[in-house]
Amino acid sequence: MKMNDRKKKVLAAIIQDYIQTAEPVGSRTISRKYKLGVSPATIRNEMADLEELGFIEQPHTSAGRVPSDIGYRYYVDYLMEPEQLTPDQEELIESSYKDKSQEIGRIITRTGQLLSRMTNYTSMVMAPRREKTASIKHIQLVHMMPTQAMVIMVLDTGVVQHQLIEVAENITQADLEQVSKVLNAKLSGLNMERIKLTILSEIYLEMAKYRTFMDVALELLHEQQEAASEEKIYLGGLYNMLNQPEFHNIEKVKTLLSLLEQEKMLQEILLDKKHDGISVRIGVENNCDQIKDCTMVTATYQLDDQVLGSIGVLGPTRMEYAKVITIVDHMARILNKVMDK
Amino acid sequence: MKMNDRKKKVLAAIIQDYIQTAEPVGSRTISRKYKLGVSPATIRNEMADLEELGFIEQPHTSAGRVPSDIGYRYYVDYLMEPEQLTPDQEELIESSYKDKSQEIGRIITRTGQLLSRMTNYTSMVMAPRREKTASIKHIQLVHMMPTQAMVIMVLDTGVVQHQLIEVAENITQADLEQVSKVLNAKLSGLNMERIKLTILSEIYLEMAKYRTFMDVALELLHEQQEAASEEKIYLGGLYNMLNQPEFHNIEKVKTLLSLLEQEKMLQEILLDKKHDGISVRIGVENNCDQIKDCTMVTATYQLDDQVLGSIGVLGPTRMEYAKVITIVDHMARILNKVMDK
DNA sequence: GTTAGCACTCTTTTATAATGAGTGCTAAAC
DNA sequence: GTTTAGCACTCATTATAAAAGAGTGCTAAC
Repeated sequence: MKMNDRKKKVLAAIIQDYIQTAEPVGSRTISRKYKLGVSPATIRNEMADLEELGFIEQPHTSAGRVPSDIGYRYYVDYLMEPEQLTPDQEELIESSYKDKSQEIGRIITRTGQLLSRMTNYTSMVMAPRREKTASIKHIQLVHMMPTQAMVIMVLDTGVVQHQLIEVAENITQADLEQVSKVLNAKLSGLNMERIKLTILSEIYLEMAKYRTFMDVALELLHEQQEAASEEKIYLGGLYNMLNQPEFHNIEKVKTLLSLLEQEKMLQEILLDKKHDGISVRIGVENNCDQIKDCTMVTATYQLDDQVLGSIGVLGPTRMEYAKVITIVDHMARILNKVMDK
Repeated sequence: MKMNDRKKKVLAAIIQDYIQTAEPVGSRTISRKYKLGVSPATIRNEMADLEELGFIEQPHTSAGRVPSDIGYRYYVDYLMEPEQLTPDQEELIESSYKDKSQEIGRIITRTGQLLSRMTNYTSMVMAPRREKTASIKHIQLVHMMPTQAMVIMVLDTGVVQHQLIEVAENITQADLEQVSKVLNAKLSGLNMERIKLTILSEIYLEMAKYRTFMDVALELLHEQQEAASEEKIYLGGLYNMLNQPEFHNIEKVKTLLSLLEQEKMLQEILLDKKHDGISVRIGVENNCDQIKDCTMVTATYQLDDQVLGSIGVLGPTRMEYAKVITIVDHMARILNKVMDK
């Protein structure tokens, strides 16, 4: 059996109607609301075919049809008409980034808020991950208390990391300045890999006096590096999800929440994609049981061809695909632009 | 009417039973499970009195009794027996802080996780707020790209703030080092208030050359200061709440979530307290409609008598008070200790 | 190929009765 | 005077049955 033009129209109608109403849609509704110029009986025949093709299914004998994951997939790939952002939306976005703090955390938060507000689904935004290729721009040691100092490390990506460390009691700020100077001279411009392998011994030689201290500092820098690879993920608009009829069932909400509270899982999901650019994973296409009746629309943002992180929207499979895809795509572009600065 | 000994015992029994079962508790249950040595009829009489006193109420004529907010209050104030931490719990806490990163963000996260895990309710932990009295320990400017530099500010509280700023194209790292040096000399040890008022002009004189640049930098520092007063709040264990029977109703979950997604509100609630130390706000005692059938147990943590922030647990009014209060109290003490270092 | 007509299926709604937990009151027992 | 057994009463919950409604699939006619 092949998809003819009318089948496509019927499938599109079913999906659009179901997206709107969340109710199984019957032949009569199609024939009345979507002027295909044929009677319910004809629609019924087409529906039977579409069901055989796996695009729609029946919850029970006497109910209308509901799109299957495969049906949505077909819709997204072939039927859906891309949507333009409305002027209102354009403006909302514009005003959200104009004249505001450029601090990375805030940009992430704001992006997440916008995503969930505009789509009415849950948004996930991953903060830029520092790759191992990130290199050190500046290192600074600051004396805090008799036995404590702070190591501050600025990376070329604009990320700033810091860590308190214990130091010997007799160390002064002047000492630390000295160490800072040496570290900067030796390390700045290098990435973590290189530091680990080649530079350490060199520093040791030159810095015999501070050797123990250096040990601690470097180890911590490394640990920090490790730790920071657990990217923070901003989650927003959970509330929106509860307004979706599919989540009126507490069990659903529970399985969803149990997932969203595990940041590690989220990361995997958010990064589980083959290509750059936009990705739509419908229902079981997510390799994750807990969201097997959700759709995730994700996109990556990058700097100089290096993927920094990704943003996404999570909603029921019954999602306003055209709208959401447009929005996610647009927001990812914006992040690209912002990162470029 | 006065509370005699038996009334107290009956009230305690009702509350304990209700906390366990979440079902209205009847006279027979009390008489059987809690060996008060009297018949159901007698209990009924006492219950009628307790109801008149406002400590318990009846959902409907033929149901058992349910504690009122006032009843819980009486229980917490007079009846409840404080609980000890179990060795298991002690150990769990111990191992969570031992040998782990001392970075402030992680401590906050970990504390939140512990709180929700141990109590099975939702936890809220506020990161230390920098008060206006926080003073500058160190300022560092780092050149990033042709027209950008990063301002890094270390406060004596251990907080590190940073911000990218635009600079003139001809400025070099050497210039920035110079500026850093001056800024450090002038500003370190001072708090924001003092800087604002008296020091600026002084700097201007000395730094004529970099004046425009300084303008930007200082303004941003100040903006940063403002912005940072929106404390981050760690929220955890939302999932736990859905296991509580009172949240099997989606509407309840919605009102709760709508609150929890507004960080500003959370801050107010978390800080709305008269005294230091532990605070228990039961039901309507929270000045917040959205959690009028929840109880919040909060405590502050401080450094040198200055309140840095607060931690809390949010659950249904039917909360395991003895346990939760012990845990919150203990965790606050731990944070105090950690901050002291 | 299309469609009107109709019997059939299965969920949802509505109505009605049965069950049961728990109370308040009264009068007797302690 | 306090306690308790006994009992009628209330009201939510559960069970049962019937009715309504939505939608289909099939057949036969157009």
